Amino acid sequence: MDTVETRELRYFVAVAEELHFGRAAERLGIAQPPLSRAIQQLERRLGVALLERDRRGVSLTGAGEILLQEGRAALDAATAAVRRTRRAGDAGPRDRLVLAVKAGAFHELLNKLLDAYAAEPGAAEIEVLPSGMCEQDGMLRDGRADVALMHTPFNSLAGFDSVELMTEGQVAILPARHPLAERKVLSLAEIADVPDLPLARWPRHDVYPPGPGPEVHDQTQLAQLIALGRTMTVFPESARTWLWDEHAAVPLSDAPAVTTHIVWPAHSRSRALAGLVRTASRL
Amino acid sequence: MDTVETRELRYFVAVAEELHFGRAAERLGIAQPPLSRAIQQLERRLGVALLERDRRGVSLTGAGEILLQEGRAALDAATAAVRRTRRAGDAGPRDRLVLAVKAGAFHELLNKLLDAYAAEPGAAEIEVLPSGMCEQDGMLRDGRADVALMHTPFNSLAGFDSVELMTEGQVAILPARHPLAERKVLSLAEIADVPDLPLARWPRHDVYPPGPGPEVHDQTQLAQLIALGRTMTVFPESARTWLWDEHAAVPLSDAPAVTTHIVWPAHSRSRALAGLVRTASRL
DNA sequence: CGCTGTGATACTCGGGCGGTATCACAGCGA
DNA sequence: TCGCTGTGATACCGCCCGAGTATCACAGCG
Repeated sequence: MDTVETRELRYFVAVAEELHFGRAAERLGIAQPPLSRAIQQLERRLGVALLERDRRGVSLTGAGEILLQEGRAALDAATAAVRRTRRAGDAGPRDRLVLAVKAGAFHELLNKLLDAYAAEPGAAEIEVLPSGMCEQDGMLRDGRADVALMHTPFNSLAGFDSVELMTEGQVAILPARHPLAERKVLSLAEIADVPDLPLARWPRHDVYPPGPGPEVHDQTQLAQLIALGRTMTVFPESARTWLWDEHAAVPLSDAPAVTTHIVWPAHSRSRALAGLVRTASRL
Repeated sequence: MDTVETRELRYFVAVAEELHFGRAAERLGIAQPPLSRAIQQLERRLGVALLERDRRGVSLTGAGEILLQEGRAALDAATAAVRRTRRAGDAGPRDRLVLAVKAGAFHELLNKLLDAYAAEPGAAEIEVLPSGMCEQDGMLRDGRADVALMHTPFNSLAGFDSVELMTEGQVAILPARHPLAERKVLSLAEIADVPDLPLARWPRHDVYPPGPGPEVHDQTQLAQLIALGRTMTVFPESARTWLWDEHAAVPLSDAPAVTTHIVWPAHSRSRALAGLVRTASRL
């Protein structure tokens, strides 16, 4: 008997995240007592203490930490199974693939890819799913997407298969009227601490890094703030395609190069996916 | 409601593998009727047909194929969660890591690694788990192991993180009395079709490739058959350490190089694992 | 036309999951 | 010191769902 029901995992993960039985129960839509019992039962079945309950609060044991990590992965795998199965069934005769793309990025590459792939015989239907800045990995893991375009070093490719598509330098994007916009080239050091142009901050997994710059969560927001002269940012060169008149792009001499990959779950074996990857790697 | 219980996945996978409700039910230790109902219910909940039942047999639909694949991955993830949690709890104060190793391979590398790691301050206890020839990936996936040593191109690193440890050439291992054993070097073409020394065949995922050679499933068996002059095989150079007097190793001029990696599940974040990997990559 | 083997259906039963009410206990302020 | 509050655990109960048995419906086959 070395398995768990996903219900038990959902319950445990909720408690482990909230560190509070009452709130966890509310989040799960059940009452607190059954939740307490379910966790006790799980601990008995595993033969391991998962939670440290001293009055005034709950904390995770070492084993609990592991189960939180592994349980999340297992829950993602289960919901991925459901989503991908539904997709395969609904699709009708033609296959369908969901491609997760950082919203607003990859314009030209994406256009070329979609055009080239659509021309292939027996091509599947591609649904483009715009995602937040760093969420493509989660989308692949829980089945919202089948394949993604990702930028390293921003995204981690850990746990996926991938093929490299292109590499490009990075540019600083700043207000056209700002003095720095006149420069032919800049270094990271030069833009790190400009008092009137603090770097914009993106959320990573829903948490913003610390810093003085404004918090932005999509590209339009960012474009506007730059146009208003309030902030600046660093982007791959291909971002030039969406710049406004009020924007200027200045090459960075020492920023790390950004590589674009096409990425998919390693166990995936569909014909449609293989075709898309083949097309992409020929671009 | 986009999730499934692992029970449902177990049931479906059993049916999908057996393609027969009766046998699947027997394998699951339940009666056939509840199994039929469970599958129907699952199909209703997913809103998708998974099985094609025409009298005289069952076959998978496209969606069923996907669910088989994804379901297996999810089940592996769930049992991995249980195994690793139990391990973390049983361990007591000291961490424990299970290292999967191809039985009989990696002798020197493994010794060096274990010695070096044991010398580290705060080192975890390492349990070495001998595995079959190509099963390390499964062991990592379902939690029987936490980390593994693997040979490319024999194993696929798909879905894992890894660090390269060493690269070596390959040698043909044959009976010392055989004429070919006198040669200083051989090519793959020369050993492919030696009538009296057909290449031994290893099972890959429990299925043997076709061919004239004997089927072997462990190294001792193989060593014996070679010593008896019945077969030959191709191995990384480091295999020389376990050769018998009756064996001869002849370098291969054109065999692909073999690289040894240390490999672990991408989501794993334990301190003990990080230490082991650091030690390994410094060797 | 029975016989065999398949999966589906009908019905019953029991365990488990979830609900409500309550307890036990620690912290805390009047 | 004594409630009061907030925590998780316990007691008890009802009901649904999962599992079992018996049976059906149907296709292939001698």
